[in-house]
Amino acid sequence: MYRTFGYDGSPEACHVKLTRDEALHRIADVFRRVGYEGASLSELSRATGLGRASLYHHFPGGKEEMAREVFRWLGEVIASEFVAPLAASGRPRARLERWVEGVARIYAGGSKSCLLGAMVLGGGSEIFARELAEAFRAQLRALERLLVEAGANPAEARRRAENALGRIQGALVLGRGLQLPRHFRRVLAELPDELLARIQRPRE
Amino acid sequence: MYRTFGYDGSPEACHVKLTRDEALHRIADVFRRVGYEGASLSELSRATGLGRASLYHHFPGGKEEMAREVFRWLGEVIASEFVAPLAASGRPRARLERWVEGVARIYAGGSKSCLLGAMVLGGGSEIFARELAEAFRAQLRALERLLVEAGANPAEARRRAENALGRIQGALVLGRGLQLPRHFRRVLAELPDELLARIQRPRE
DNA sequence: GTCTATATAATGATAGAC
DNA sequence: GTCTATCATTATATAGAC
Repeated sequence: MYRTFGYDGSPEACHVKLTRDEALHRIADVFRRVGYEGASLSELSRATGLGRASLYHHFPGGKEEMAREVFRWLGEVIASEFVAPLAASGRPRARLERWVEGVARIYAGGSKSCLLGAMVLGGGSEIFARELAEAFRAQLRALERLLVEAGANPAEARRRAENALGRIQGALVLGRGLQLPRHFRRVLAELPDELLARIQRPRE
Repeated sequence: MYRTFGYDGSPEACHVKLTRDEALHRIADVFRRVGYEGASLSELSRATGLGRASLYHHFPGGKEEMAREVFRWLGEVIASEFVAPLAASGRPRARLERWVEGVARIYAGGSKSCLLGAMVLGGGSEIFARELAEAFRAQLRALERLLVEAGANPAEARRRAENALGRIQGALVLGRGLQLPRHFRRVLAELPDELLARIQRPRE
């Protein structure tokens, strides 16, 4: 996978290798910015540096296949960046704090909106209903397990896990709508306390 | 403003009057469903029953002008459906409950996503940054005032008001992503308690 | 105030040269 | 593996008849 720079005519710098993951990352970034419907092949071409025809070489199914590959890649990101810290060993609070750090890093402190949210509200929710639901559920399960481990009953754990994911999504929307990134940072900082309030085992 | 029905040839039923507000309501519905980028003139034409050329007659500025008019209309909806119940007379809790009922009605119990959220995440956040921020701020101000009246200090009122709007946005995204409308209903039902917890004046 | 017709551009997608 | 060239389709936008 190569990326062509039109502004550089020198033979050795004319092409730069681009791994599939890097390309997918750039494609995901476009979907995140403008939603599935709003993403045009021209924009995806510009973002990757690959011509439209080259994109079809790598993703014969066009935009829909690109989005599916993005969801596959996103599944790995969620597993390694969100689920793994929650499922790690250590005290629940410490794991939640590491999770929150990852969330802040992935969303660039609130300045990047969520790919899932953009797909939900940007026209992809009919086509990718299954993928979207599974991406949210993977995070829900990990949060639920941690909260049960911290002493919550299953129903309360589920309730709090849903609330936490909803708060993150809402903070990204509201923070971007108000153009106040600090809103997202505040919500995130308060999440561990909120999730563990009045359910921690006395012995911990 | 007339709407033409292609399936009815009888002269008297051929045209049905469509007020500007009804047309704007249908246009807003398209933006809400697919975002600003995702909304095409053809779809807006279908939704209103007006030909593309007729849409340009009423909105010479095209899609952008339609969106601006939608924001103007939305400002009135926010004022009458969200701000007015919060600013009415009566006990804070009763006003919050009427507000929550209005929110549930407007979003059809969670099955309709928020126009503001769709514009934020659907590609319109650069063009309509000012309109989006003001729409959120109008609701924030009304919530803040009620909470101060209920005994909260200004900083805490602001914090809780932001949280409430964020929770609504997040619940709409998450509920739609998970395809679980009950999530939105639960969050909404818990909002009044959450907003007033530990700040109500003893004498009330 | 709506319609048909049209102009122009951008879209998704494919074929074939290199 | 990328490119240019091309296709049909759809998009935004306008002109003018009724």
